[in-house]
This record gives sequence, C-alpha cells and structure tokens, in this order.
Amino acid sequence: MTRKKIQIKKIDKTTARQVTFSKRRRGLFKKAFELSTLCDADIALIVFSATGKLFEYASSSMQQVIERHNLHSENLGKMGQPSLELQLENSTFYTMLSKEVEEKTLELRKIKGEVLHGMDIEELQKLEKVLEVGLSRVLETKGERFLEEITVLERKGAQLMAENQRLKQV
Amino acid sequence: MTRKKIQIKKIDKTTARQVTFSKRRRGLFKKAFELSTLCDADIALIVFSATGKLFEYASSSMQQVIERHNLHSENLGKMGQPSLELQLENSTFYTMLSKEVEEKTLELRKIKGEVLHGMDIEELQKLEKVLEVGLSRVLETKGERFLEEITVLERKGAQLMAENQRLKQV
DNA sequence: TCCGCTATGATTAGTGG
DNA sequence: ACCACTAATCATAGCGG
Repeated sequence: MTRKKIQIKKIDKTTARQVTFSKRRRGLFKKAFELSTLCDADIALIVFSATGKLFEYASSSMQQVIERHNLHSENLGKMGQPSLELQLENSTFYTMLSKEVEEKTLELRKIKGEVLHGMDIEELQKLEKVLEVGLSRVLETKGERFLEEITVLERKGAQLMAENQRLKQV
Repeated sequence: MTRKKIQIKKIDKTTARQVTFSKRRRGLFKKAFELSTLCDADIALIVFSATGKLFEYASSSMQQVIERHNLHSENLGKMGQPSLELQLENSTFYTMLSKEVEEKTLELRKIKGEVLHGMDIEELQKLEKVLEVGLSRVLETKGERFLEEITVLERKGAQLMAENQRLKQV
C-alpha cells in the first residue's frame, strides 16, 4: 500500500481524485489549524473543489483575514466599491500601525539580544547604554522595594515584641 | 530528535515558535499546492505571522478566489450593508493593532526603566533577568565586532608594509 | 461514496554546527 | 540566523469491505 510516491500532477481517475481530494483536504485543514495554534498565526484557507463546492477555514474570522489581506495588497492595487478616500485613509492608518508594531517588536528583540547580527559597534554601544540604564534603574527600584519590605517587617516585629512584653506582664 | 509528539497549543519559546512557524508554513503551502494540482481545486491560503508579516498562496488569482468566496458566503449568510460590515471589521482590527502597539510600548518603557513604580519584586527580578541576558549578548557581539575590525586593520597594515617595501626597492 | 487498514513516504521536533 | 541531520510522528496511496 502506498506502494510508491506519486507525482504531483492532476490525477486522471475521477474516483481516485475525489478520494484523494477528501483525504488531503482534511490533512491540509488540520495543518492550517495546527500552524495557527502553535505559532499564533492568523490564517485563512479557502478551497473550491473541482465541482465548485466550498470548504473554508479561518483562525479568526474569514472576513477579517480577507480584509486584512486586502489592506496589505490594495495599497498597491485596485479597490472595489466604497469611498476611495476612506479606503485610502484606512490603508495608510493600517500601514502606520503595522509599521509601528513591527518596529517595536524589532526593538524589543534587539534589546533582548535576539537579533544582533546586522549591527555595527556604534549601534551595539547605544544598545548597551540603554540596557545599562534600564538595569541600574531596575536594581535601584528593587533596592527600594527591599527597603520598604524590611521597614514593614521591622515595624511588625516591633509591634510583636511590644505585644509579647505586654503579655508577659500579665 | 522529535522525541515526543507535541501538543497543539501556542509554543512558549519565541525562537522555537519562529522556527516551527517557518518549517510548518512551508509544509502547509506545499500541501496546498499539491492539493490544488492533484485534484484540480481552486485554493487560496493567507497566513499572517504573529508579527504581522503576510504570506499567501493562490492557485489562480487571490482576488478571484476571494470574490468567489464572497459570492458563496453572501448567498448563504446574508449581510445587509456590506460597507457597514466592512467598517466594523476594520475598526475591530484597528483596535487589535492599537492594543498591540500599546502593549509593546509599555514593555519597552518598563525595560528602559521608565515605569517601574507599580511593580513588585518578582516582576522586577524578571525584568532584571531580561536586561542581564540582553546586555551579556550585546557585549558578546560587540567583542566579535572588535575582533573583526582588528582583523581588517591588520590586513591593511600588512598590505601597506608590502607596498612600502616594493617602493623602497625601486 | 465512505469507512477502515497499513506499508510507505513525508513532515517535522529537537539537536548540533 | 540558517542548514543539515535523524528519529519519531504523521499523512496517505492503494486496497478491501
């Protein structure tokens, strides 16, 4: 069974093709679901069988993914119906926000030392400075917190000792 | 290697998640292509990574598949005002993006030590760890860069010396 | 057509360079 | 970051019912 690998071209036999379609379609949708779950990706999958039947999967909402896709591509291409201006505004707004997310993600990854490969010494030194400042502030704040905790503990201790003494006297 | 089956839930480790995303994404697109070829199906696959990057495949034209899909879904699940619906989808999507920007901004400010006031010791220690790891990686990379620069300078020096000697002989 | 089966091929998690 | 490797899991072609 499954004697040999098959070559990827249209299966001639109609019945075999339908069986394969049904099997592989399930596999494909499963994989799509797994990818979106494992990697937190937003996925839309649309499949029309040769007979015109529709199968679809979307990790969030199909319309949302399609809309998101349109915002990406329609910046360059044509756009259908509604107010051209509105669409344009939406698109640029989307582009701005996307870029901002992307930039901040990259900055965070740089700070965490995950993407240092392309950087020259000057950039690295700037990064070092940021990290040093951040670290010193964190340490400082941590010290303050410890002091606070100690103060609280000392006060409680004093209260307990006072109470103890009162109890002894009784 | 592949010691055990993994459970299908979001992968925690960032790097592992990215590697898996890249591997499985390729697998998914390959499967989509194979299904469309073997069974003469019309397929559109849209994938947004967690970082917002777009990957897409369409056996024919993406717009064509999407329009075909819209025809189907409009027939089945009727929607009165397409433009209203569209705007709604847009606004939720923008809300998502905005929230993402906000979160990342806050994380950055925390890392830079700008907003430490509300944090307890545990949080501060996590932050400290992140900063220490980042700093050590930056320092390591900086060391590598210095070595590279020194190597280049040494080579140039050797070239100059050789040229000097030739000139002296003339 | 749609099960179930299973040998085989394909994918991939984890690792190391 | 990328590539390569490998063992283990997973998917499925070809069958039979």
